[in-house]
Amino acid sequence: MGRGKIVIQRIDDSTSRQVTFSKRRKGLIKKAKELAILCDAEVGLIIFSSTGKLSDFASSSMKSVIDRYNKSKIEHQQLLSPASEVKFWEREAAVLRQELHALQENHRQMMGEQLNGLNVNELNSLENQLEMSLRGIRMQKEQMLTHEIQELSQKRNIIHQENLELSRKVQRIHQENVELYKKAYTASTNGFVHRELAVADNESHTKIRLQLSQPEHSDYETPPRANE
Amino acid sequence: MGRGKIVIQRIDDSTSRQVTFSKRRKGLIKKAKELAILCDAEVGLIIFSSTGKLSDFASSSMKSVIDRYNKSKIEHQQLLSPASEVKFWEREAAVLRQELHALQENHRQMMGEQLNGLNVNELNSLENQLEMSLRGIRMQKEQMLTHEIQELSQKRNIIHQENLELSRKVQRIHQENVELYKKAYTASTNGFVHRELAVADNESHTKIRLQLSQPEHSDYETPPRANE
DNA sequence: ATCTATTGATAATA
DNA sequence: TTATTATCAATAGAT
Repeated sequence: MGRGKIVIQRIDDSTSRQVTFSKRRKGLIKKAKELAILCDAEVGLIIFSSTGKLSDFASSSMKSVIDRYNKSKIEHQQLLSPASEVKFWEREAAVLRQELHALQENHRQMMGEQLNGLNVNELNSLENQLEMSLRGIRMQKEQMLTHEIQELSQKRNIIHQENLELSRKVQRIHQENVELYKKAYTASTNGFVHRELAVADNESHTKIRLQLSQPEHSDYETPPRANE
Repeated sequence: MGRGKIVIQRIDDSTSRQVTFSKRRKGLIKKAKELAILCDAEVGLIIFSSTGKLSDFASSSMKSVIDRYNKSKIEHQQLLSPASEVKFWEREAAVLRQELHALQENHRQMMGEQLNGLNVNELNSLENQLEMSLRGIRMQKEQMLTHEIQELSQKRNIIHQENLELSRKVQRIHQENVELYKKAYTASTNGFVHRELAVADNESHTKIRLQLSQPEHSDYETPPRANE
Protein backbone atom coordinates (compact mmCIF):
# COMPACT_ATOMS: atom_id res chain seq x y z
CA MET A 1 0.00 0.00 0.00
CA GLY A 2 2.41 2.56 -1.21
CA ARG A 3 4.11 3.62 -4.36
CA GLY A 4 5.66 0.21 -4.66
CA LYS A 5 5.60 -3.21 -3.13
CA ILE A 6 8.09 -3.88 -0.35
CA VAL A 7 9.41 -7.06 1.14
CA ILE A 8 9.00 -7.51 4.88
CA GLN A 9 12.55 -7.48 6.17
CA ARG A 10 14.61 -5.09 8.25
CA ILE A 11 15.00 -1.73 6.49
CA ASP A 12 18.73 -1.13 6.26
CA ASP A 13 18.68 2.62 5.81
CA SER A 14 18.27 3.96 9.32
CA THR A 15 16.50 7.14 8.23
CA SER A 16 13.82 5.33 6.22
CA ARG A 17 13.58 2.82 9.04
CA GLN A 18 12.85 5.64 11.48
CA VAL A 19 10.32 7.25 9.12
CA THR A 20 8.55 3.98 8.41
CA PHE A 21 8.51 3.24 12.13
CA SER A 22 6.71 6.49 12.88
CA LYS A 23 4.14 5.97 10.16
CA ARG A 24 3.43 2.35 10.90
CA ARG A 25 3.41 2.81 14.65
CA LYS A 26 0.73 5.44 14.23
CA GLY A 27 -1.24 3.13 11.96
CA LEU A 28 -0.87 0.18 14.27
CA ILE A 29 -2.05 2.10 17.32
CA LYS A 30 -4.99 3.47 15.35
CA LYS A 31 -5.99 -0.02 14.29
CA ALA A 32 -5.61 -1.33 17.82
CA LYS A 33 -7.94 1.42 19.04
CA GLU A 34 -10.44 0.67 16.30
CA LEU A 35 -10.45 -3.03 17.09
CA ALA A 36 -11.07 -2.30 20.76
CA ILE A 37 -13.97 0.03 20.02
CA LEU A 38 -15.58 -1.77 17.08
CA CYS A 39 -15.41 -5.22 18.63
CA ASP A 40 -15.62 -4.36 22.31
CA ALA A 41 -12.26 -6.01 22.93
CA GLU A 42 -9.60 -5.29 25.55
CA VAL A 43 -6.37 -4.52 23.75
CA GLY A 44 -2.88 -3.76 24.99
CA LEU A 45 -0.01 -2.81 22.71
CA ILE A 46 3.59 -2.19 23.69
CA ILE A 47 6.20 -1.00 21.20
CA PHE A 48 9.89 -0.37 21.77
CA SER A 49 11.61 1.35 18.84
CA SER A 50 15.05 0.17 17.82
CA THR A 51 16.40 3.13 19.78
CA GLY A 52 14.60 1.90 22.90
CA LYS A 53 11.81 4.46 23.00
CA LEU A 54 8.56 3.13 24.44
CA SER A 55 5.13 3.66 22.89
CA ASP A 56 2.05 1.97 24.19
CA PHE A 57 -1.69 1.76 23.90
CA ALA A 58 -4.24 0.10 26.13
CA SER A 59 -7.99 0.20 25.66
CA SER A 60 -8.45 0.02 29.44
CA SER A 61 -5.17 0.28 31.32
CA MET A 62 -1.94 -1.56 30.67
CA LYS A 63 -1.95 -2.90 34.22
CA SER A 64 -5.40 -4.34 33.73
CA VAL A 65 -4.44 -5.92 30.40
CA ILE A 66 -1.22 -7.43 31.74
CA ASP A 67 -2.92 -8.74 34.90
CA ARG A 68 -5.66 -10.31 32.81
CA TYR A 69 -3.03 -11.73 30.47
CA ASN A 70 -1.13 -13.34 33.34
CA LYS A 71 -4.28 -14.77 34.86
CA SER A 72 -5.34 -16.10 31.52
CA LYS A 73 -1.95 -17.71 30.95
CA ILE A 74 -2.05 -19.45 34.31
CA GLU A 75 -5.55 -20.74 33.70
CA HIS A 76 -4.45 -21.95 30.30
CA GLN A 77 -1.58 -23.85 31.84
CA GLN A 78 -4.06 -25.55 34.13
CA LEU A 79 -5.94 -26.79 31.09
CA LEU A 80 -2.83 -28.63 29.91
CA SER A 81 -2.01 -32.17 30.86
CA PRO A 82 -2.21 -33.10 34.57
CA ALA A 83 1.54 -33.75 34.49
CA SER A 84 2.36 -30.19 33.45
CA GLU A 85 -0.16 -28.88 35.93
CA VAL A 86 1.63 -30.82 38.64
CA LYS A 87 4.92 -29.38 37.46
CA PHE A 88 3.45 -25.91 37.54
CA TRP A 89 2.31 -26.32 41.15
CA GLU A 90 5.59 -27.94 42.10
CA ARG A 91 7.42 -24.93 40.82
CA GLU A 92 4.93 -22.65 42.51
CA ALA A 93 5.42 -24.52 45.79
CA ALA A 94 9.19 -24.39 45.43
CA VAL A 95 9.10 -20.64 44.88
CA LEU A 96 6.75 -20.16 47.81
CA ARG A 97 8.82 -22.36 50.08
CA GLN A 98 11.94 -20.45 49.12
CA GLU A 99 10.20 -17.17 49.83
CA LEU A 100 8.95 -18.54 53.11
CA HIS A 101 12.42 -19.60 54.19
CA ALA A 102 13.92 -16.27 53.19
CA LEU A 103 11.14 -14.53 55.04
CA GLN A 104 11.63 -16.59 58.15
CA GLU A 105 15.34 -15.92 58.20
CA ASN A 106 14.73 -12.24 57.63
CA HIS A 107 12.13 -12.24 60.36
CA ARG A 108 14.50 -13.85 62.84
CA GLN A 109 17.14 -11.31 61.92
CA MET A 110 14.63 -8.50 62.29
CA MET A 111 13.89 -9.87 65.74
CA GLY A 112 17.58 -9.55 66.50
CA GLU A 113 18.32 -13.27 66.42
CA GLN A 114 20.78 -15.25 64.29
CA LEU A 115 22.94 -12.26 63.55
CA ASN A 116 26.23 -14.21 63.59
CA GLY A 117 26.43 -14.82 59.85
CA LEU A 118 26.01 -11.17 58.90
CA ASN A 119 28.73 -8.74 57.91
CA VAL A 120 28.73 -5.05 58.73
CA ASN A 121 26.98 -4.03 55.53
CA GLU A 122 24.20 -6.47 56.11
CA LEU A 123 23.81 -5.31 59.68
CA ASN A 124 23.63 -1.74 58.45
CA SER A 125 21.01 -2.63 55.91
CA LEU A 126 19.05 -4.46 58.57
CA GLU A 127 19.31 -1.47 60.83
CA ASN A 128 18.06 0.82 58.06
CA GLN A 129 15.19 -1.50 57.34
CA LEU A 130 14.13 -1.48 60.97
CA GLU A 131 14.45 2.27 61.11
CA MET A 132 12.26 2.62 58.03
CA SER A 133 9.67 0.31 59.55
CA LEU A 134 9.76 2.34 62.73
CA ARG A 135 9.33 5.54 60.77
CA GLY A 136 6.32 4.10 58.98
CA ILE A 137 4.81 2.85 62.19
CA ARG A 138 5.35 6.14 63.93
CA MET A 139 3.84 8.04 61.02
CA GLN A 140 0.82 5.79 61.16
CA LYS A 141 0.53 6.26 64.91
CA GLU A 142 0.94 10.00 64.69
CA GLN A 143 -1.71 10.15 62.01
CA MET A 144 -4.14 8.18 64.11
CA LEU A 145 -3.46 10.29 67.18
CA THR A 146 -3.90 13.49 65.18
CA HIS A 147 -7.18 12.20 63.87
CA GLU A 148 -8.34 11.24 67.34
CA ILE A 149 -7.41 14.64 68.71
CA GLN A 150 -9.33 16.33 65.91
CA GLU A 151 -12.41 14.28 66.64
CA LEU A 152 -12.23 14.94 70.36
CA SER A 153 -11.72 18.63 69.73
CA GLN A 154 -14.79 18.72 67.49
CA LYS A 155 -16.89 16.96 70.09
CA ARG A 156 -15.62 19.27 72.76
CA ASN A 157 -16.71 22.26 70.67
CA ILE A 158 -20.14 20.80 70.09
CA ILE A 159 -20.61 20.09 73.76
CA HIS A 160 -19.35 23.51 74.69
CA GLN A 161 -21.89 25.02 72.32
CA GLU A 162 -24.64 22.88 73.83
CA ASN A 163 -23.63 23.94 77.30
CA LEU A 164 -23.79 27.61 76.34
CA GLU A 165 -27.27 27.16 74.97
CA LEU A 166 -28.36 25.20 78.01
CA SER A 167 -26.98 27.87 80.29
CA ARG A 168 -28.97 30.44 78.39
CA LYS A 169 -32.11 28.32 78.64
CA VAL A 170 -31.62 27.71 82.33
CA GLN A 171 -31.13 31.41 82.81
CA ARG A 172 -34.30 32.18 80.87
CA ILE A 173 -36.38 29.58 82.65
CA HIS A 174 -35.06 30.66 85.97
CA GLN A 175 -36.09 34.17 85.04
CA GLU A 176 -39.54 32.88 84.04
CA ASN A 177 -39.87 31.05 87.32
CA VAL A 178 -38.92 34.11 89.24
CA GLU A 179 -41.60 36.04 87.38
CA LEU A 180 -44.17 33.30 88.03
CA TYR A 181 -43.32 33.10 91.70
CA LYS A 182 -43.63 36.84 91.90
CA LYS A 183 -47.05 36.59 90.26
CA ALA A 184 -48.04 33.67 92.49
CA TYR A 185 -46.91 35.54 95.52
CA THR A 186 -48.93 38.54 94.45
CA ALA A 187 -51.90 36.26 93.67
CA SER A 188 -51.68 34.26 96.90
CA THR A 189 -51.52 37.39 98.93
CA ASN A 190 -54.61 38.35 96.95
CA GLY A 191 -55.93 34.72 97.44
CA PHE A 192 -56.50 33.43 93.82
CA VAL A 193 -54.97 31.93 90.59
CA HIS A 194 -53.62 28.82 92.31
CA ARG A 195 -54.10 26.35 89.48
CA GLU A 196 -52.21 28.25 86.77
CA LEU A 197 -49.12 28.49 88.86
CA ALA A 198 -49.00 24.75 89.50
CA VAL A 199 -49.26 23.95 85.79
CA ALA A 200 -46.67 26.47 84.68
CA ASP A 201 -44.20 25.36 87.31
CA ASN A 202 -44.55 21.73 86.33
CA GLU A 203 -43.93 22.38 82.66
CA SER A 204 -40.85 24.45 83.17
CA HIS A 205 -39.22 21.93 85.46
CA THR A 206 -39.82 19.10 83.02
CA LYS A 207 -38.28 21.13 80.26
CA ILE A 208 -35.16 21.84 82.25
CA ARG A 209 -34.66 18.22 83.15
CA LEU A 210 -34.98 17.09 79.51
CA GLN A 211 -32.47 19.59 78.24
CA LEU A 212 -29.91 18.83 80.89
CA SER A 213 -30.01 15.13 80.18
CA GLN A 214 -29.13 15.56 76.51
CA PRO A 215 -25.32 15.45 76.77
CA GLU A 216 -25.43 11.99 78.35
CA HIS A 217 -27.39 10.69 75.34
CA SER A 218 -25.18 12.35 72.71
CA ASP A 219 -23.11 10.54 70.07
CA TYR A 220 -20.24 10.33 72.49
CA GLU A 221 -18.56 6.98 71.97
CA THR A 222 -15.46 5.23 73.22
CA PRO A 223 -12.62 7.10 71.47
CA PRO A 224 -10.83 4.94 68.84
CA ARG A 225 -7.71 3.52 70.39
CA ALA A 226 -4.35 3.88 68.63
CA ASN A 227 -2.47 0.66 68.00
CA GLU A 228 0.43 0.40 70.36
CA MET B 1 -11.16 0.00 3.16
CA GLY B 2 -14.18 -2.00 2.36
CA ARG B 3 -17.32 -1.80 0.37
CA GLY B 4 -18.37 1.21 2.34
CA LYS B 5 -17.15 3.65 4.91
CA ILE B 6 -17.89 2.80 8.55
CA VAL B 7 -17.93 4.86 11.71
CA ILE B 8 -15.73 3.69 14.54
CA GLN B 9 -18.17 2.69 17.24
CA ARG B 10 -19.21 -0.60 18.80
CA ILE B 11 -20.80 -2.89 16.21
CA ASP B 12 -24.22 -3.76 17.60
CA ASP B 13 -24.85 -6.94 15.65
CA SER B 14 -22.92 -9.59 17.51
CA THR B 15 -22.32 -11.74 14.44
CA SER B 16 -20.76 -8.98 12.37
CA ARG B 17 -18.87 -7.90 15.47
CA GLN B 18 -17.41 -11.38 15.74
CA VAL B 19 -16.55 -11.50 12.02
CA THR B 20 -14.98 -8.07 12.03
CA PHE B 21 -13.04 -9.03 15.15
CA SER B 22 -11.50 -12.06 13.43
CA LYS B 23 -10.52 -10.10 10.35
CA ARG B 24 -9.14 -7.09 12.12
CA ARG B 25 -7.34 -9.12 14.73
CA LYS B 26 -5.54 -10.97 11.96
CA GLY B 27 -4.71 -7.69 10.26
CA LEU B 28 -3.51 -6.08 13.48
CA ILE B 29 -1.23 -8.96 14.34
CA LYS B 30 0.15 -8.98 10.82
CA LYS B 31 0.93 -5.28 11.03
CA ALA B 32 2.50 -5.69 14.46
CA LYS B 33 4.77 -8.38 13.05
CA GLU B 34 5.67 -6.22 10.07
CA LEU B 35 6.51 -3.26 12.27
CA ALA B 36 8.75 -5.42 14.43
CA ILE B 37 10.61 -6.83 11.42
CA LEU B 38 10.79 -3.76 9.20
CA CYS B 39 11.81 -1.37 11.92
CA ASP B 40 13.69 -3.70 14.26
CA ALA B 41 11.29 -2.93 17.10
CA GLU B 42 10.22 -5.02 20.07
CA VAL B 43 6.46 -5.33 19.96
CA GLY B 44 3.95 -6.97 22.29
CA LEU B 45 0.26 -7.18 21.55
CA ILE B 46 -2.46 -8.60 23.79
CA ILE B 47 -6.08 -8.90 22.65
CA PHE B 48 -9.07 -10.14 24.62
CA SER B 49 -12.18 -10.62 22.52
CA SER B 50 -15.52 -9.54 23.95
CA THR B 51 -16.10 -13.19 24.81
CA GLY B 52 -12.86 -13.23 26.80
CA LYS B 53 -10.71 -15.21 24.39
CA LEU B 54 -7.03 -14.27 24.46
CA SER B 55 -4.89 -13.65 21.37
CA ASP B 56 -1.39 -12.33 21.58
CA PHE B 57 1.72 -11.58 19.63
CA ALA B 58 5.21 -10.75 20.78
CA SER B 59 8.21 -10.17 18.55
CA SER B 60 10.50 -11.60 21.25
CA SER B 61 8.54 -13.05 24.17
CA MET B 62 5.66 -11.54 26.04
CA LYS B 63 7.56 -11.90 29.32
CA SER B 64 10.48 -9.98 27.90
CA VAL B 65 8.22 -7.24 26.55
CA ILE B 66 6.26 -6.87 29.78
CA ASP B 67 9.42 -6.88 31.92
CA ARG B 68 10.97 -4.24 29.70
CA TYR B 69 7.73 -2.26 29.82
CA ASN B 70 7.66 -2.34 33.63
CA LYS B 71 11.30 -1.35 33.90
CA SER B 72 10.78 1.45 31.44
CA LYS B 73 7.73 2.70 33.32
CA ILE B 74 9.56 2.77 36.64
CA GLU B 75 12.53 4.58 35.13
CA HIS B 76 10.21 7.02 33.46
CA GLN B 77 8.43 7.74 36.70
CA GLN B 78 11.76 8.43 38.35
CA LEU B 79 12.48 11.03 35.69
CA LEU B 80 9.26 12.86 36.49
CA SER B 81 8.93 15.60 39.06
CA PRO B 82 10.16 14.92 42.58
CA ALA B 83 6.53 15.16 43.75
CA SER B 84 5.41 12.25 41.60
CA GLU B 85 8.49 10.30 42.60
CA VAL B 86 7.53 10.83 46.21
CA LYS B 87 4.02 9.64 45.39
CA PHE B 88 5.45 6.55 43.75
CA TRP B 89 7.49 5.67 46.81
CA GLU B 90 4.59 6.48 49.08
CA ARG B 91 2.46 3.99 47.21
CA GLU B 92 5.32 1.51 47.23
CA ALA B 93 5.68 1.95 50.98
CA ALA B 94 1.93 1.59 51.48
CA VAL B 95 1.92 -1.66 49.56
CA LEU B 96 4.92 -2.93 51.47
CA ARG B 97 3.44 -1.92 54.79
CA GLN B 98 0.22 -3.67 53.91
CA GLU B 99 2.13 -6.80 52.97
CA LEU B 100 4.12 -6.54 56.17
CA HIS B 101 0.99 -6.28 58.27
CA ALA B 102 -0.62 -9.22 56.50
CA LEU B 103 2.55 -11.18 57.05
CA GLN B 104 2.73 -10.27 60.70
CA GLU B 105 -0.86 -11.32 61.25
CA ASN B 106 -0.23 -14.55 59.44
CA HIS B 107 2.87 -15.12 61.50
CA ARG B 108 1.01 -14.59 64.75
CA GLN B 109 -1.65 -16.98 63.60
CA MET B 110 0.96 -19.52 62.64
CA MET B 111 2.35 -19.14 66.16
CA GLY B 112 -1.10 -20.01 67.44
CA GLU B 113 -1.97 -16.51 68.63
CA GLN B 114 -4.86 -14.25 67.68
CA LEU B 115 -7.07 -17.06 66.44
CA ASN B 116 -10.32 -15.51 67.63
CA GLY B 117 -11.30 -13.89 64.34
CA LEU B 118 -10.92 -17.06 62.27
CA ASN B 119 -13.70 -19.33 61.07
CA VAL B 120 -13.43 -23.10 60.76
CA ASN B 121 -12.24 -23.05 57.14
CA GLU B 122 -9.49 -20.62 57.97
CA LEU B 123 -8.44 -22.70 60.93
CA ASN B 124 -8.36 -25.77 58.72
CA SER B 125 -6.25 -24.00 56.15
CA LEU B 126 -3.92 -22.82 58.88
CA GLU B 127 -3.70 -26.34 60.24
CA ASN B 128 -2.84 -27.68 56.79
CA GLN B 129 -0.22 -25.02 56.32
CA LEU B 130 1.40 -25.91 59.61
CA GLU B 131 1.26 -29.60 58.77
CA MET B 132 2.97 -28.94 55.45
CA SER B 133 5.64 -26.91 57.21
CA LEU B 134 6.11 -29.70 59.71
CA ARG B 135 6.37 -32.25 56.93
CA GLY B 136 9.04 -30.15 55.23
CA ILE B 137 10.95 -29.71 58.45
CA ARG B 138 10.76 -33.40 59.29
CA MET B 139 11.90 -34.35 55.81
CA GLN B 140 14.85 -32.04 56.17
CA LYS B 141 15.68 -33.49 59.58
CA GLU B 142 15.31 -37.06 58.38
CA GLN B 143 17.59 -36.32 55.44
CA MET B 144 20.24 -34.89 57.71
CA LEU B 145 20.04 -37.83 60.11
CA THR B 146 20.22 -40.32 57.25
CA HIS B 147 23.28 -38.58 55.95
CA GLU B 148 24.90 -38.61 59.35
CA ILE B 149 24.15 -42.30 59.84
CA GLN B 150 25.69 -43.07 56.45
CA GLU B 151 28.84 -41.20 57.33
CA LEU B 152 29.15 -42.92 60.69
CA SER B 153 28.55 -46.28 59.11
CA GLN B 154 31.30 -45.66 56.57
CA LYS B 155 33.73 -44.65 59.29
CA ARG B 156 32.78 -47.69 61.32
CA ASN B 157 33.56 -49.91 58.33
CA ILE B 158 36.92 -48.26 57.75
CA ILE B 159 37.86 -48.67 61.39
CA HIS B 160 36.67 -52.24 61.43
CA GLN B 161 38.90 -52.92 58.43
CA GLU B 162 41.83 -51.28 60.15
CA ASN B 163 41.22 -53.35 63.24
CA LEU B 164 41.18 -56.56 61.23
CA GLU B 165 44.51 -55.69 59.67
CA LEU B 166 45.96 -54.72 63.02
CA SER B 167 44.80 -57.98 64.52
CA ARG B 168 46.52 -59.84 61.74
CA LYS B 169 49.70 -57.83 62.31
CA VAL B 170 49.56 -58.41 66.04
CA GLN B 171 49.08 -62.10 65.38
CA ARG B 172 52.05 -62.18 63.01
CA ILE B 173 54.33 -60.21 65.31
CA HIS B 174 53.34 -62.32 68.26
CA GLN B 175 54.22 -65.35 66.16
CA GLU B 176 57.59 -63.76 65.32
CA ASN B 177 58.25 -63.07 68.96
CA VAL B 178 57.43 -66.60 69.88
CA GLU B 179 59.92 -67.76 67.26
CA LEU B 180 62.57 -65.33 68.56
CA TYR B 181 62.04 -66.36 72.14
CA LYS B 182 62.34 -69.95 71.08
CA LYS B 183 65.61 -69.10 69.29
CA ALA B 184 66.81 -67.03 72.29
CA TYR B 185 65.99 -69.81 74.63
CA THR B 186 67.89 -72.23 72.46
CA ALA B 187 70.80 -69.75 72.24
CA SER B 188 70.86 -68.93 75.97
CA THR B 189 70.91 -72.57 76.87
CA ASN B 190 73.81 -72.60 74.40
CA GLY B 191 75.15 -69.34 76.05
CA PHE B 192 75.34 -66.85 73.05
CA VAL B 193 73.52 -64.43 70.61
CA HIS B 194 72.38 -62.09 73.43
CA ARG B 195 72.59 -58.81 71.57
CA GLU B 196 70.56 -59.77 68.50
CA LEU B 197 67.62 -60.78 70.66
CA ALA B 198 67.49 -57.45 72.48
CA VAL B 199 67.44 -55.47 69.22
CA ALA B 200 64.78 -57.60 67.58
CA ASP B 201 62.53 -57.45 70.64
CA ASN B 202 62.78 -53.66 70.85
CA GLU B 203 61.82 -53.10 67.22
CA SER B 204 58.80 -55.36 67.29
CA HIS B 205 57.38 -53.77 70.43
CA THR B 206 57.70 -50.28 69.01
CA LYS B 207 55.93 -51.34 65.85
CA ILE B 208 52.99 -52.76 67.72
CA ARG B 209 52.49 -49.67 69.82
CA LEU B 210 52.50 -47.38 66.81
CA GLN B 211 49.87 -49.39 64.95
CA LEU B 212 47.50 -49.60 67.88
CA SER B 213 47.59 -45.89 68.52
CA GLN B 214 46.49 -45.05 64.95
CA PRO B 215 42.69 -45.02 65.46
CA GLU B 216 42.95 -42.22 68.03
CA HIS B 217 44.70 -40.00 65.44
CA SER B 218 42.30 -40.79 62.58
CA ASP B 219 39.99 -38.32 60.81
CA TYR B 220 37.37 -38.99 63.43
CA GLU B 221 35.67 -35.74 64.25
CA THR B 222 32.72 -34.62 66.33
CA PRO B 223 29.74 -35.98 64.39
CA PRO B 224 27.67 -33.21 62.73
CA ARG B 225 24.71 -32.45 64.95
CA ALA B 226 21.18 -32.40 63.52
CA ASN B 227 19.20 -29.25 64.17
CA GLU B 228 16.68 -29.86 66.91
C1' DA C 1 5.87 17.58 6.88
C1' DT C 2 3.01 16.88 2.85
C1' DC C 3 1.54 14.72 -1.27
C1' DT C 4 -0.29 10.96 -4.10
C1' DA C 5 0.15 6.61 -6.65
C1' DT C 6 -0.23 2.32 -5.28
C1' DT C 7 -0.79 -1.55 -2.44
C1' DG C 8 -3.13 -3.68 1.26
C1' DA C 9 -7.05 -4.23 4.39
C1' DT C 10 -11.57 -5.13 4.88
C1' DA C 11 -17.08 -4.31 4.62
C1' DA C 12 -20.45 -6.27 2.30
C1' DT C 13 -21.92 -10.23 0.21
C1' DA C 14 -22.34 -14.97 -0.89
C1' DT D 1 -15.92 -20.19 8.86
C1' DT D 2 -14.09 -19.11 4.19
C1' DA D 3 -13.91 -16.83 -0.25
C1' DT D 4 -14.77 -13.00 -3.25
C1' DT D 5 -14.58 -8.37 -4.64
C1' DA D 6 -15.54 -3.49 -4.65
C1' DT D 7 -13.99 0.13 -1.90
C1' DC D 8 -11.57 2.62 1.27
C1' DA D 9 -7.37 3.31 4.17
C1' DA D 10 -2.53 3.01 4.83
C1' DT D 11 1.64 4.02 3.36
C1' DA D 12 6.22 3.94 0.13
C1' DG D 13 8.54 6.97 -2.24
C1' DA D 14 9.04 11.57 -3.79
C1' DT D 15 9.10 16.47 -2.69
